[in-house]
Amino acid sequence: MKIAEVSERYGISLDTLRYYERIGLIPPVHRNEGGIRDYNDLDLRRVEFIKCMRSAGLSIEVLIEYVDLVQQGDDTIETRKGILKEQRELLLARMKELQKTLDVLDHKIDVYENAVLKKEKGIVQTEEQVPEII
Amino acid sequence: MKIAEVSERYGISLDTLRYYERIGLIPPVHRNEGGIRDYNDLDLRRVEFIKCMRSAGLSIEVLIEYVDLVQQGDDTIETRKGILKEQRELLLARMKELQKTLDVLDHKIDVYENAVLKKEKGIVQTEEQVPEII
DNA sequence: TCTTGACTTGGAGTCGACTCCAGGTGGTAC
DNA sequence: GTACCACCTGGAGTCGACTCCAAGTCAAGA
Repeated sequence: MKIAEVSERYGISLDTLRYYERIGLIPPVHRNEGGIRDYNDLDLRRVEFIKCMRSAGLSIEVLIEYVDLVQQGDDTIETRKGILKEQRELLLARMKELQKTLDVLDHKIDVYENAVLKKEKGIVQTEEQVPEII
Repeated sequence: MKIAEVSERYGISLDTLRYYERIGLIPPVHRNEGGIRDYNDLDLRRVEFIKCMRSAGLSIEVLIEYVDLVQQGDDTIETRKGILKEQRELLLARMKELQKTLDVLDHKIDVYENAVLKKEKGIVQTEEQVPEII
């Protein structure tokens, strides 16, 4: 599969795909005789994995480290597992923050709904009565 | 409350606090006679709100827009509500992505645990048998 | 044969979000 | 009164992650 199709399939720009390979985030992709990238199954799985991890905010730095370890073979399995576990914890923490923010947003939206309702009914509210609105 | 204490309390650097004010992400903070920032209650609530929103990845651009609308008064309540609802949807989408990545990480960690177990028992595995390991 | 279009490379540019710096002020402790 | 410290400002620098560009190669179609 050529780069344009990969780009299309995963929603990653051509430049980004090449950039990822250049910096070692994706190991060298299989090429045809003409030197044109021809992604095979493994290449595609790598792209998909990286896309997934990046979408959750894992840093390129840590992903390069992980990919490097994979290339080094089975001796690095313990280290890799450690990295994944560490990133899992970070991810959980991030999810908690998002949840907290979601709660705040929900509350604020709720306050706004009420504010609009009362305004329609002609009820005047002061900042004192709507202290949530910042 | 002076800037150093605010920085300490919310874990935001002095530079970032001043930067936020400079770009209008936080409205001008109350100052004492000497021109020194002296955060009052409302200022603090604004800082906390921004910190919360930023921690979930809301862009500075959209937050500035929101803060501006707040400064303009009650006529902008509908618009503000719209922004919050939009950001809420984005947040939900982001949370789903994080959850998906968490699932993938959990699965991979599980595969690694098994790989380690089998290695300890001396069972040899080929890439074919552990296709998840990228 | 010539053009078109998809690909290649190395390197430079951009963008969001800070972060740092130099030079200056003002208040307190010795 | 001077040393120190926390603060101030405008502007420049940095960092992560792309994104764009120029110049070149190659294969297919008019």
